[in-house]
Amino acid sequence: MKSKPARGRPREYDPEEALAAALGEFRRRGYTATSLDHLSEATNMARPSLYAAFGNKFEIYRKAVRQYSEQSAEQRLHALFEEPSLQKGLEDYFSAIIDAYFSREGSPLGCPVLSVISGEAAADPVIGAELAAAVERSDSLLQRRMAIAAEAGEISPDADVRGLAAMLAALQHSLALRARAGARRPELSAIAHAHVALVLKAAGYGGVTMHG
Amino acid sequence: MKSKPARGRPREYDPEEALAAALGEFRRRGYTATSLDHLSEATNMARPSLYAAFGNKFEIYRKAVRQYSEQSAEQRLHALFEEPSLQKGLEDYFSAIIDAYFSREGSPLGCPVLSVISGEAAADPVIGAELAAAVERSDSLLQRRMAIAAEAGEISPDADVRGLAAMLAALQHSLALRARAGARRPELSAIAHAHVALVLKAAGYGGVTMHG
DNA sequence: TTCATTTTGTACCGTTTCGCAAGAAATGAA
DNA sequence: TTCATTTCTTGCGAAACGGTACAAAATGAA
Repeated sequence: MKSKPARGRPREYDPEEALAAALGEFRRRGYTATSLDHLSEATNMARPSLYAAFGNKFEIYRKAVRQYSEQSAEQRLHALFEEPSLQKGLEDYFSAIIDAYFSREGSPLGCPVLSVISGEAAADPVIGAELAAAVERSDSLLQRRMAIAAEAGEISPDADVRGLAAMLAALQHSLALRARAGARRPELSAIAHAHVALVLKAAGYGGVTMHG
Repeated sequence: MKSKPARGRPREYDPEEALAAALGEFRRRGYTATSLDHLSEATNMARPSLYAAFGNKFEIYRKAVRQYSEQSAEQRLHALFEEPSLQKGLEDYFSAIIDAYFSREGSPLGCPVLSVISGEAAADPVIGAELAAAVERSDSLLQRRMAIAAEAGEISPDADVRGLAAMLAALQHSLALRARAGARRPELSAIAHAHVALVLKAAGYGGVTMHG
């Protein structure tokens, strides 16, 4: 159902590439400040083609984010739920996040959701719901991981699972913001490393094992 | 130098009120999505009056933020540096922040800096610098407070001061984002409370004193 | 009254915004 | 060749954008 030659004039763009290029514009400029002309230029598609292919501006944004999420979800989920060590799992999780925030050419683009639609979220209920859903997803993932760790005895059994998960989510939010504010990659890595270490310490991870 | 009647036609607006109203618009809509017409309506000032009084759009934003910062800085600094207990100081600090994020009418407006210009920060260097400066200010304050605590023996003397401060900053960033995503006030208060408690635990605050 | 000064209101500038209509171009099928 | 189909290109249109020119209105000073 993919390499069907179809009937009419063949399209000259690759939908996947186009959505990636569109997302790049949104990440650089923010949602409102990105115009259809910007998207048109970045994707090498005329505006009518954009509409025909993806819909209006918000639909373009949503489809671009969905593609990005699906592409980057795999490694994050792997780090969280298939890496046996909680510490390594969290380190890899945030490492993947930092990679994504710096994707391509080193210019820090930040999170395509948290950093891009945060400004519009309070005024536009649809955008607000999108932001809330993204926050909720991360919370849920991290809570599940910490609950598993508590049950498996990796952390103190009476640890505050929700509180710990919220702290890890806070790290994610902070990384997104700092990337947006121009922080360099090593700085973010150091922050993530220290943050995870302190959260694990507060969680009673691995007894007293801490090298610092 | 204030109640000078001046010479020409008396102005019909109060600059302080006008800036507060303008900031409200920016917080609701985000920076780019707020037009001069929105500001004009919210302030009851004609656009030319806005220009004459405050300058262009970005200048209006900056002056509004500056006024907000100056008004809310006092209580935060008091909580951080004049409250003897580190725990109570931090609780009050974040309590004040949550108050500010929900200021007026209960609609969660979020942080006028972090949540409003985050989208545009990567594209506009001036806005980017504004965001970076705001992040830097919080980092600096929290680092100073934790350094004092370490020196005074309130927390473990070999505690990772920078790491702990970064975790507290992350809480601030997370609160801003969650407010923007529609979280309710009690939820934010609970998150802040748990986060501070866990940070203090990781810092070795007060030996082993923890009620949970 | 008259004048200088300051603010206000109206009206406009050129540009950019999102969105779409309509026809040209390129293909497979008949 | 001819036709149906799909995509691309050109160009438009109504509205909104940031910003400003200019004159009317309101004051203190002379």
